[in-house]
Amino acid sequence: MNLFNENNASVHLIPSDPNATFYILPNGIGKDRRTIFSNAIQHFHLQLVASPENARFILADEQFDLPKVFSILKLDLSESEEKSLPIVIQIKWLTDSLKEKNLVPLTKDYIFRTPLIRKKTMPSFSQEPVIEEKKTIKNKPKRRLSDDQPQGGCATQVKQRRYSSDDDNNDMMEDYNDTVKNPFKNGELPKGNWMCSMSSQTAKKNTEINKDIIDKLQAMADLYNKTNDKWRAYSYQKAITTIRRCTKRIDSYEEIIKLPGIGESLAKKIWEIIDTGSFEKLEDFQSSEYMTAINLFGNIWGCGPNIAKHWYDQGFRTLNDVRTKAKLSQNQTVGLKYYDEFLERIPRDEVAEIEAVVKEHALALVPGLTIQTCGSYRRGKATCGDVDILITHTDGISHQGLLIPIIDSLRKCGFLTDDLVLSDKYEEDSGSHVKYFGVCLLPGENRKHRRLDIIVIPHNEYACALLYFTGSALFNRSMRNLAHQYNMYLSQHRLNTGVIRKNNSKINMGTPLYTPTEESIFKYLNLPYRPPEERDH
DNA sequence: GGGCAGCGCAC
DNA sequence: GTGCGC
DNA sequence: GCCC
Repeated sequence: MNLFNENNASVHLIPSDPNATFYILPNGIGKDRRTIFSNAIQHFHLQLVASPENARFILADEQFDLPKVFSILKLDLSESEEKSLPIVIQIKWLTDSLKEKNLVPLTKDYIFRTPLIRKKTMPSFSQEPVIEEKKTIKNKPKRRLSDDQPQGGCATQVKQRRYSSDDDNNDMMEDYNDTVKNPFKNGELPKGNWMCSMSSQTAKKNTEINKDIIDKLQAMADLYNKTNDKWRAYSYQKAITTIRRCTKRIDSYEEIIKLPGIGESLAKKIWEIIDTGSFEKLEDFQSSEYMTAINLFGNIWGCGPNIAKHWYDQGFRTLNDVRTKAKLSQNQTVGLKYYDEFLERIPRDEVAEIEAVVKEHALALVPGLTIQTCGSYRRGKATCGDVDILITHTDGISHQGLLIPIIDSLRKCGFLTDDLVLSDKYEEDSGSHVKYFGVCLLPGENRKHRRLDIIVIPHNEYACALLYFTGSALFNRSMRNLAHQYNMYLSQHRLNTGVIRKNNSKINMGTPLYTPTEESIFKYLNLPYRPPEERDH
């Protein structure tokens, strides 16, 4: 169907019409303006696409004329068929709509004049760098994921499930696979051990089989995390998730060393645990006065490896030393005050109670808010470390200025007992993203103080925020890393495509992709969708 | 030998 | 700028 | 710590 007919005085766009795909021609438009326009597109519920290839509409700066735009797009006017050509619109249409706070009619005035040349073939984008990458990578010999799996009995195998077309009930979704220039074939990911492509469910069932190994490695990872050795801890953590996926008891060095993410050093340590039943390095750590103190101090919220070491160097060894002698920040004071309570896990039911309180107060202020508890609660865990509550509003506006009133309301009734972080500043890079970290206490007897995070976000960031705050942390890191491989950029705010990095800094931040749902993000990354329960790595 | 994310806040 | 937690 |  043709949305646009030249004889029409104006085009009335149906905001959610899947054909209403827009591409913003970046030329001549600065980064900040581009971000504003991208957000506007999403605010008006139009579909932003990452490349001009499938866009019905191209939004371009008024400084250009049509031939110039087509030349930038490497489109040959004279050889293109009329119906395959995108309609080029002045960016003014969008700014006017923003002024009116509503989509203004797409009159002829906004449309770049169509030259009176006959058009024939489909546009060619062969000059696009992203596609070049596609070719390059396609020609590289690649190992399938399954080749990375051990030959032995460790069932780390991942069947790369492919989206079947019936996954896509929503028309809006259909273009996702096309709009993103994914350089990899269906069901194939870059080489590596992509945790985010796997379900954590198999691991859940096998916790007993290699429990001794996992527990000892976890203890080491926890200790390394409290030193300045976070990367070593990272490796331990990844090794643990790999071993969790093993469906059989590991009993040979050969099968250990084959496991992805486990090298010689870790393999030796794992073998030591299997062979001797003990782990000397861990025992050394656990009997070390230094590590004992570091571990003790590091459990104070707001005290990390460096502060802990500093306190140790000052001769402190116990919490009482810290309480009486150390110079404590505000956060550390609160952290120390609730030292034992913060170390306890929160039963699911209680998280639900806390959520209910926050919901009640927030909805009393603004009805219709979307309120979702994330974190391990959303992943279905029986107990949680803290409570992460994400708040937004589908209208894209009502979330603004919401955090402070919510906090005030919760404070007034005594639900919030202490504050850790409260930021209600407008953040340049993140829209009006605001967050509260604090401590809450449910009414009644025998209640415990719990860590509560409340995050208020604009609706166009909802899916990315949902994904981010649902975790797990390891899952997020894996997914970010995968995005990186695709020259994309995934954050709690957005998924950008066409990111250009040089020497590990971003030369070009790329363009935000339209991410209405978590599913859309998985699709962009060529990943099978994983519901929250399967992200519990 | 470098990357493993990068942010805003407290200090 | 450093340290910290997300 | 592992991977490239």
